[in-house]
Amino acid sequence: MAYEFSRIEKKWQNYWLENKTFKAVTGDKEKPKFYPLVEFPYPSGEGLHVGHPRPYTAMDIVARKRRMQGYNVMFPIGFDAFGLPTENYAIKNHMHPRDVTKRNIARFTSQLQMLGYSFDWDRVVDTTDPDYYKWTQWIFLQMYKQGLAYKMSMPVNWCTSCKIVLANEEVVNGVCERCGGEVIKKEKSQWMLGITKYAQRLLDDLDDVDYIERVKIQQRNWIGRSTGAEVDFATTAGDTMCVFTTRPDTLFGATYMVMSPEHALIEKWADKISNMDAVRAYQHEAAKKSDFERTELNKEKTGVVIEGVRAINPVNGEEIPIFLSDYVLASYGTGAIMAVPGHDQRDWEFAEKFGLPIIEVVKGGDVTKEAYVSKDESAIMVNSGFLDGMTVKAAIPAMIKWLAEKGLGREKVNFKLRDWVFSRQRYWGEPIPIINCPKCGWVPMNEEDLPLLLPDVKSYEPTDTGESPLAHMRDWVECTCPKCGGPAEHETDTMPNWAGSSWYFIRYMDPKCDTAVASKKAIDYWSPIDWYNGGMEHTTLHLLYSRFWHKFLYDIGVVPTKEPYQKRTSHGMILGEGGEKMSKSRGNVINPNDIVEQYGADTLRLYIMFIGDFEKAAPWSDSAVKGCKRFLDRVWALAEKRIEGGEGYSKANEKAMHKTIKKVGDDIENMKFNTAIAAMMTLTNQFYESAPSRGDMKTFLTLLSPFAPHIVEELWEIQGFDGLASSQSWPEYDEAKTLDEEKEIAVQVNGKLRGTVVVPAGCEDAVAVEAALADTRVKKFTDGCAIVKTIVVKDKLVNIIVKPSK
RNA sequence: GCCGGUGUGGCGAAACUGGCAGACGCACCGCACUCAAAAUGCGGCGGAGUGAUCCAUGCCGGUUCGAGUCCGGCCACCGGCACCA
Repeated sequence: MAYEFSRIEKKWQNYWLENKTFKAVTGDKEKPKFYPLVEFPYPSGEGLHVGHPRPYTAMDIVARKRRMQGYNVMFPIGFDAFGLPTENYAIKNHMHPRDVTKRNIARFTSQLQMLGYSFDWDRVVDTTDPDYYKWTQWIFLQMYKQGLAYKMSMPVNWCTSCKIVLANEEVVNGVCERCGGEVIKKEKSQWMLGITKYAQRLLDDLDDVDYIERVKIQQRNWIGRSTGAEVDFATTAGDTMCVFTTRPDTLFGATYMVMSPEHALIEKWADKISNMDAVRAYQHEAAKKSDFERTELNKEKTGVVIEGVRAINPVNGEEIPIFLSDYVLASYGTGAIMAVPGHDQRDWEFAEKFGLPIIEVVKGGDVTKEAYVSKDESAIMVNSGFLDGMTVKAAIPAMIKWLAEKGLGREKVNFKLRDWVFSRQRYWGEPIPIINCPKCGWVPMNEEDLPLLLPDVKSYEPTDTGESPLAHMRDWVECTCPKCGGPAEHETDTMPNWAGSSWYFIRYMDPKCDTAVASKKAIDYWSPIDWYNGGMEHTTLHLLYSRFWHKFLYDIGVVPTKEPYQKRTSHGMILGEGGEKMSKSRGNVINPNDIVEQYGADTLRLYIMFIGDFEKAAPWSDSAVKGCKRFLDRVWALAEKRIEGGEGYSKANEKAMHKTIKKVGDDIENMKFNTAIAAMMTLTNQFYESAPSRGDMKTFLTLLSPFAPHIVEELWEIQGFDGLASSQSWPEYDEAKTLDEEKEIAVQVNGKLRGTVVVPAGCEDAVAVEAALADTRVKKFTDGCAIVKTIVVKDKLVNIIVKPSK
């Protein structure tokens, strides 16, 4: 008989909520603490997606199991609710974003509760709550005071469709990550956060945390450390031109220089440059290009030579031309390069096009055909004066030493990571708590005046000029300067949606605290997060940003650990039925509500975990869901009537019980949920052969409870076991009892499987060989042959090597 | 181009450290129950062959008594980065 999942699930969800079964208590010294974390959702208008239950169920299983193992577990949830989609929806439907958010959060809450997660609902955090964003603003102020937040005019990524400035991280393939709109460069004054000051530490401290390797590699690549030297080139204009190179050894091969079109020296040299018209025209062309066009590969190199100013190669005193080209980026290194066409393919192509000399300085290739770019450190230097005959490996430090002695250069480390563009010209974000005073300049607000609340405005429409809608609210904008008391104005930019999510995990520790981000006591008790699971797509955004904020908070003494997360794991995406990404346009989106209604939350939980390897993408299958429902029906059928008898294991099932306890426990810790479920299915199938005793059933239900908590609580009650299933101790197994007394081992002859024999476990090799040779099927292959050798793998296999004897 | 990852039945997938490839589930087939169907239970289920046996983990080669697993060389797909000096 199928069970009434709707009634049962509602019953237990209400019970857990009313009794606060999963409430976490700060400061429990009796138990070890365990703080698992999932990425809090953005409460979109579409509601919960089937993608959400995968990581949430996984960590819920871990949390429930650890709780049963005696840990003091805090498993929190919240909402990352600032952001563009809500604002756009509000504009379209003439609602206040706050009301849209409130409604969406209510919907998400009921959907999450419908899935039976063991969250501590008293710790819910909402990033748009003034009591929360007060502290987001507070952290920003601390960063400002430490010089980490600064305003700077710079070319920014401007989405022509959203009318908003984007962080580099939000530009994907030259288009806006959100809307796919065209992104162009625009000069704007922006608030920036100095994440690059933390680049080295963000890199180094990866060694001390337990992240899956893919995440570490991706972060390292994103930070992009490279070592080399800065070299000062004198110019005929008098100014020095500083460049960064990873190959100072090739300096003798530098035959020209290239500056990015935005380079500051161009303006300085304006009266010395004789072809200024051509230079201006090129600058104009470059600015007009979108990021997409500019970074497109395989296009021909363009550029213009600067006439009137030349650079001097410090190693040989030769005058070399300076070009302007957009293949040199303003934002990396010094915005200018020394070009070594013999050993850099881009420089080579440029030199070919403009007829510039190409000099070989490292032996090994044919620079008349292409640049020789090998990283072979044992290659020999040529045409390089005092470096001639040295290996590349020796030449690099030799050149750096030479430069340093002459004061012409120095060793230098560079990062690809850029500072974080932190301003958004939109309404639905945290106001930046800085005041612009005509007398005093930028002045931070007083901490006592936080939070700086978002005002109610009539229109949230972004402006074409790129100003925030807040700029129209004159009575909000106008204020007094905290420093001089004169008339001043609030900053009208808001923070990006990454702000609130950069520290939410600290707020969970003490969500109602009104004197600090969280009380010291709570932070000291719960830090660090023991296990954070989330999507790979957040590796270079949220994960990096939040590590940066956490390190800053560590530096100012707010948190006790250098790193926020001890362990990071990642889940694969849930794809549509055909293996394609789920999307509204494909019409293959699965709504978790439908599944819960049709099969129940326990079935959904079980299926989403059984679907395949947790780390890999997996396609949804409607029919496979039924298999999990069938499993629960079979469990129900076994236990819907009270089993009588003692609490011990039955003889027939004892071994299987111990094996399953071991398997399920190990698999949960290793996130192998699919095989844990398979093991429980196998045990259930066995119960259909050998009826479970009361003790068998009790342990089985305990194992199943993290996966399918509702049905288990109900059956637990039916069986009349004490307390809640969720509050039981996790079962122990006896290693000795998981071992078989007899083993069926494989018998190979010359490496080919020819049969199996049963032998006592751990028996002597000779016994196994004897048994193998006695097997009739094996005999067929060994008869009339000489046995050359036997190989025995204990409890696994015997391989008999024979040779036909004459 | 660079950095990751993946490739196993009709499908989702298992396989510890090199040791019986395909656990568990879906789909399918058969049987029982049923007037019948569904549901449920029991059994079968990589391919070829009557059979003994042979062939099978993307492709080619190697190491080994033995390779899905290790090594070398390819191919395909997915994800990330991409003129980073």
